[in-house]
Amino acid sequence: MTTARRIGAEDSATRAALLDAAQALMTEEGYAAVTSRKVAARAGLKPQLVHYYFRTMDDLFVALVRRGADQTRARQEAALVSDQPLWALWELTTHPAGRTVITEVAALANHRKALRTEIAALARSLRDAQIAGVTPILGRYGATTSLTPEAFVTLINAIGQNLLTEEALGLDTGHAAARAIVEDVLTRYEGPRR
Amino acid sequence: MTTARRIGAEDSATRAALLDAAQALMTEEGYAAVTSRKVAARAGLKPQLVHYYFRTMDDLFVALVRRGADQTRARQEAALVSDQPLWALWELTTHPAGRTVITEVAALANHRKALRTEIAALARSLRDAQIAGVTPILGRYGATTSLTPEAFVTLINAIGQNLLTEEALGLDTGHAAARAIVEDVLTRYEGPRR
DNA sequence: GTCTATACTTCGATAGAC
DNA sequence: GTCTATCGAAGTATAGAC
Repeated sequence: MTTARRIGAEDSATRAALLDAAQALMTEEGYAAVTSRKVAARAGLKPQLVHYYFRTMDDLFVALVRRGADQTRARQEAALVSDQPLWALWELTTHPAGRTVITEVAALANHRKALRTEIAALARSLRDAQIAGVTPILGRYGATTSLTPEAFVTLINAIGQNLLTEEALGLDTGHAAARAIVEDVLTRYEGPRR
Repeated sequence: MTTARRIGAEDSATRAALLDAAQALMTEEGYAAVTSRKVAARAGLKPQLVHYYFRTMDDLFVALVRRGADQTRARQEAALVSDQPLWALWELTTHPAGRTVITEVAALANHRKALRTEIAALARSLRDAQIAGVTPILGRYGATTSLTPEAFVTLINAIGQNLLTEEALGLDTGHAAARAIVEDVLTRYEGPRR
């Protein structure tokens, strides 16, 4: 066992700097570029410090994802109490702080067991929070359609997320038309975006 | 320059075996696992053969993506001439042969310039073919809705693709409700799935 | 908390024999 | 077309001094 190994404090500024560096690398070059050497170099530190704060690279990835989920949760809550919450949610999905990061993390989760569980739990918790937040809002407009809160939140996220992924690739065929459909629905609920 | 380097024939069975191995690795362990050594080992060959058939690893990835696009194109054409083409397209999106591969390729394209261009062109061509195929079909039902062929194809793909990605993660909250919405639209056009 | 030093593994890629 | 041999670079991770 490796219980004897020391590990750095969670509130360390150095640790935060390493996470910042890892996030930047992931955005710019993908998860495969997030190596102990490159993360350290980017933060202006020695590679061994990465292993001091994160015993393994998987630990670093988990910390990265957790921090990202915390930020997303905060933005989500702000959107839900805003003037036009449905519009705000749509804009949040189509303007996430870490667009590339989400794609990379999804790919990573496909084959790193330790991450899969963690990421799935966080994603589920964010989704649940969205549904809970949207339910009373849609309720205000009456249950005139078959668009339940679950369906609304799931579809908004799926569409927004995928449009972004495609646009990152340089593919935007049909996007304007697809956005128009979504925004038409939003307008029907909350009126035009103010 | 490296013009002197020999390169294997495109119709070689060994080359195909290497691509098969690369595809399997990508599905099971992600793009980072697609290394010359692992690909060769999986195919029961020596690592140097990878470099004989593909000068660089990027060349291998390009070949892999091209082959995948060819397969997708064939399935797409079959769907479009089937009994219920809209339903068939939806099922194709939600049952792609290479689900994980698409996620991995999207992540890869985020940061490998040589691949980005190639992948974007292929994706655009597949999307264009879908729109061209769907246009006369939707036309048959009259232009009663604002759901243009561009919007239809883009939304179907975005939703199907994203539901799959989430399900791979183990996240299916709201999926049944979202699917119901889509399949309701399909039923309105083509009746219930036969 | 950060450093030096270091062990061991795996990577992409090439040269040249058969 | 496939092999042996081999390069240098980069990967994770640990021990132990300061």
